[in-house]
Amino acid sequence: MKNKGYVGTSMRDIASGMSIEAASLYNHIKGKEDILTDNCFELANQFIDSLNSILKSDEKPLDKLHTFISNHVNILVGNMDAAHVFLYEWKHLSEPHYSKFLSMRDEYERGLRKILKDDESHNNFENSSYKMVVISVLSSLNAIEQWYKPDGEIKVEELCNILSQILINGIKEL
Amino acid sequence: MKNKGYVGTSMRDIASGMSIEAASLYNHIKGKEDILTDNCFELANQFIDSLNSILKSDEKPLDKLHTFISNHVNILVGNMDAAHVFLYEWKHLSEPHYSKFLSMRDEYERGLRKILKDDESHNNFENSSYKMVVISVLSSLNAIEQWYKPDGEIKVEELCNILSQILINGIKEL
DNA sequence: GCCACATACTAACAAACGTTAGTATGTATG
DNA sequence: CATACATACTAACGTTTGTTAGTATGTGGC
Repeated sequence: MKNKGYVGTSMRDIASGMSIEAASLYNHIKGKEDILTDNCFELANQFIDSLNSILKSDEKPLDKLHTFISNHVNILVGNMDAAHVFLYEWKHLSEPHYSKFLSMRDEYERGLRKILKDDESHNNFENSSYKMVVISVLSSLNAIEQWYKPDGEIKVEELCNILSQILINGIKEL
Repeated sequence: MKNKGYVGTSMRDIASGMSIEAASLYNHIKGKEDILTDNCFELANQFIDSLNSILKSDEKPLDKLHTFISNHVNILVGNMDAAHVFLYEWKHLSEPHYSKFLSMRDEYERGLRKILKDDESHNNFENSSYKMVVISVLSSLNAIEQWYKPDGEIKVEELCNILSQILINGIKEL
């Protein structure tokens, strides 16, 4: 599913990966979209849970931002295959899942926006800029899925630290 | 093609969008993959051309970085539909296009890396960090395709300025 | 006026798709 | 031992897929 996408991955492909026949899948799921739906909301719930625990914590705003980045990275790295489907295949969800997914994504983005606004150590962007900041940060984090190898040299903590630095302090020397 | 993806968009869909029959498409192209290939390399060439003109210019390093960001944004915004296919559907290219595309992407990333390294006004990252910086910058820029409305309030210059600020100076107040 | 060419059409093809029906098999519960 | 259940199988279904063959139509060059 990660390589050929949701539409390009047939039930026979999926079944073959499990060494069974396609028809046998229907003893476990109602249809193909169940797989997509389960995958997408499994991760969406993890992200929303992370957000809520940060919002209700009593960390300082800047620390909340660091925790947000760290949690986000860890969820991605801990679910590399599912992450790809979550990030790029959710568009194939049908209603009501599609709308539900979008509203959860909105909630997550609003959460990050609130965390950013509460932190007074950074520039006060204009309202329209906050949208770009939020999306830029999330895009950079989500890009991890495209290149990170969990078995490679770079450890997850390292990943969080460097990404925090890039995103918060920018590229420029302090 | 933007909404349903390369695999999910049938030749009949494409033909219908042009108010002709699917079979008529074959008077213009050899097969479905031609459409994908043309789309992907049309944009890839624009990006590489932009890169080369920056590399051979005599701008100062930091100015080159600004030009890079500006060019990248303008290519994306000037080809919003094609950009989506370029960014997310190239994985369905078959050989030798697939390898060619990947090598052009590598070239582009190496170019940005060189521009970054030549600029001494920023932190000297470790080698492994440069990869993250390059990908983070490109991911943030490419995210434009997901939310930017060319007819909306935000003008392209504004977009370039804010993204430059976010990416170069970071979120933190100077 | 005629010929070549570009480009549209209808009809059909084999292959692959998601899914269903009907059936066999092993395992756990009474 | 018998019954129920979970889960696997084979076979087949109606659709949709990309593509080809054969044909009609209009346009520009001789």
